[in-house]
Amino acid sequence: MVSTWLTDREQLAWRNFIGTLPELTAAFESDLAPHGLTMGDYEVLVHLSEAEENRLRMCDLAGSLRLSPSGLTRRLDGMVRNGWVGRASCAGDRRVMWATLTPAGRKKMEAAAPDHVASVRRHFIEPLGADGVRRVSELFEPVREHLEQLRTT
Amino acid sequence: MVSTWLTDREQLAWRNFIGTLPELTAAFESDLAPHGLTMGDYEVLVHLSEAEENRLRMCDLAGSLRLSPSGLTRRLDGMVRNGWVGRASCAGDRRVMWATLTPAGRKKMEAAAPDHVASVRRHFIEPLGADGVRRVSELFEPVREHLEQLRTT
DNA sequence: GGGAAATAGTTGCCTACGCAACTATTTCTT
DNA sequence: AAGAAATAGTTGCGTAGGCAACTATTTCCC
Repeated sequence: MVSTWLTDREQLAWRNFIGTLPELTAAFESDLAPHGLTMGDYEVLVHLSEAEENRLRMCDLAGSLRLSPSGLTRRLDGMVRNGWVGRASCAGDRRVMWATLTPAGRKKMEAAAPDHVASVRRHFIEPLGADGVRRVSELFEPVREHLEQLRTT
Repeated sequence: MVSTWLTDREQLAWRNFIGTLPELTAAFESDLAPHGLTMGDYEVLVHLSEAEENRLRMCDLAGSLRLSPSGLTRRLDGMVRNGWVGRASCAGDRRVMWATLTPAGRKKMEAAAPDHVASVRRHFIEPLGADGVRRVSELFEPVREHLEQLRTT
């Protein structure tokens, strides 16, 4: 009957894992809030800032953020209103829209980044310890691989 | 400048970790969907089924599910409509409402549980391996402790 | 080269959930 | 015992994001 329920140890691992992320993200949200940014906004800024020419096609950005096309459209709406990103149509392919990082957006991100990194350190890296950090990568590799495989099947 | 950014190793751990949960929960949602349940519904059923007399005060249930009071009210609305849970006022304290597990709710849960457990096994426990399971518990203990401390401060 | 299929993006509609405001009740203070 | 403060729950309103439908464009295939 091994498949009918989980052992205590398995259950503990499972609950520890699913319980951690929501609280962790809540902590990050609240550390970013003073900058007027949500995690979602911040991720957009980071992706754009790392991209070639500071711009990405909507569909590529949506893919990296694991957001639906409509979800991204709407997330950008707000950021465009705030002047952090711009939209530009693409000469080569008139279906696509570039999401571009504006100077104001870059500034926003640069102002928030150190705080955010400190937040990741404080809430995640430090409690884990150096050993833990190494292990997390190892541990979730196979889980992600498995999920990746599912998604592309 | 150690505080300004993360090392590659740290970044990898971080990205692996935050990237895993959303996909994992998506997998669970889709495994529960054939039963007509969401993860949220399922969690309610599990908590009620484990509770004394199969019932819980709204506020206690909201606390365990880390849901706001209004969020819980609304989640239950749907489940009451489906006949899986009931509401009953409490004789001893007339402010409180009991959320109760109905026989239909218990049946639903019992039907879904084996599939859900199999899902957790397939997507999480097995890719991790026995060693990994042990380590996950150890690893996230300090992180959770730290967050717990934050929340109660 | 022209129609079929694929791709990019937006919009309408829906669900989920948080916050603030409100009511009802209980507990605490003196 | 009376008023103040705390607690439990619901409702109105706002935001986030998914799916389906739609338009516009490009690519594929014959």
